[in-house]
Amino acid sequence: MSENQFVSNPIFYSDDKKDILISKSNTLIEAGFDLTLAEHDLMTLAINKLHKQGTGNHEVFITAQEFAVANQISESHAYQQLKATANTLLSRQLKFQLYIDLDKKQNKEPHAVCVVPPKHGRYETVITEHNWLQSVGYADKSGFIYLLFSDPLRFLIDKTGDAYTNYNYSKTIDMTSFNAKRLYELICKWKDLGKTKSMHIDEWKEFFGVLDKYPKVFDFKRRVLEPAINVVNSQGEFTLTLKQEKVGRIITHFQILIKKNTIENPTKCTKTIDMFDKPTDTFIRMSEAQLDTFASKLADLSEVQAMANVGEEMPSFKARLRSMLKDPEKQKKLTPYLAQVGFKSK
DNA sequence: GCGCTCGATTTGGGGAATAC
DNA sequence: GTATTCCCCAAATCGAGCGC
Repeated sequence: MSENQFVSNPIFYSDDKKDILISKSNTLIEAGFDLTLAEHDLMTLAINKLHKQGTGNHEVFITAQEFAVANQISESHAYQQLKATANTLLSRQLKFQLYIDLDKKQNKEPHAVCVVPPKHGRYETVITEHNWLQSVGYADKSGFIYLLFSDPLRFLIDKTGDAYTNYNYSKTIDMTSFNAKRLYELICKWKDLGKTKSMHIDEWKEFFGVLDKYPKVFDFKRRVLEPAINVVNSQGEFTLTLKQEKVGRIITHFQILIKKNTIENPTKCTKTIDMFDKPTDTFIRMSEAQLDTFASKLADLSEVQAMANVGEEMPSFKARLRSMLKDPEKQKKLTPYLAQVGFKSK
């Protein structure tokens, strides 16, 4: 879309579109970065708009009017925020993990870099750091911001179809802290499992972009984790409980337990989808050989590895997955991942 | 849009209490 | 005695609204 085309038809978010369904790559959801609230809102809306435009390029125009409507703030404040954000966004960075498919790399095939682990399990992980944007501009006269995403961000946005999280943007507009919004996105990703994966304190700090802050664990907990949890709890959709793991007296890991408070409307709900989406209430009876095969394959899947207990060895984890697959109730937790490891139900 | 103001939130520091 | 947790306070920063 050219600037002239945009100016002639600028309104994307309007008062009659209350629901803004956001779809973000899980890699982006779990990436480490630190933005202001306005910057995070703007990037979220820009990614959403990019998907909706479907023009194939990676530039977005957002007017102050749209930003005001989407966030339910005054237009004058939206002008201020867009202008201020235009000055800071170019220097903002994010860090995320990618997977190198070793088979493709060895055979010099294209697309060796992916956002989810290859199913065959032969991959290397690499932590990458990038700028969010390649260029940004603010049009004072017309009151809109222009964003051109960097190549790595284009990659993440294009690869959203592999593993992604959906939620309704309108449910986050009352959240007044960046940390709360980020936590809400993470909770939307993990809500079907009823808990996040257990993460080391440094992983949590990285997630919130505060790795070099809060030398005291307690300060990180009280100033980042607990306030964010309180905001998400007060929003009403989830009840979150913080679980901490200690070695002796030292807190090493945090995990958040998630309880859904409402039955969601499937047309409006936030929803996490990894690779595929299937009903999970039908028990699949497997042969002994299938149990062995798929317990082993599931154990290699990063999303399933989040279910492992701290310090749990792989053989024990596989055995536990095998027994879960035999249990009609426990199998439901694994059903969403079975197709990912090649299981086809009859 | 700009400048100003106000309230809320975030952040850092210090010290007391507690656990080992 | 040392490390960690907890509480309190003040300063800095951010979000939002108002008048022009």
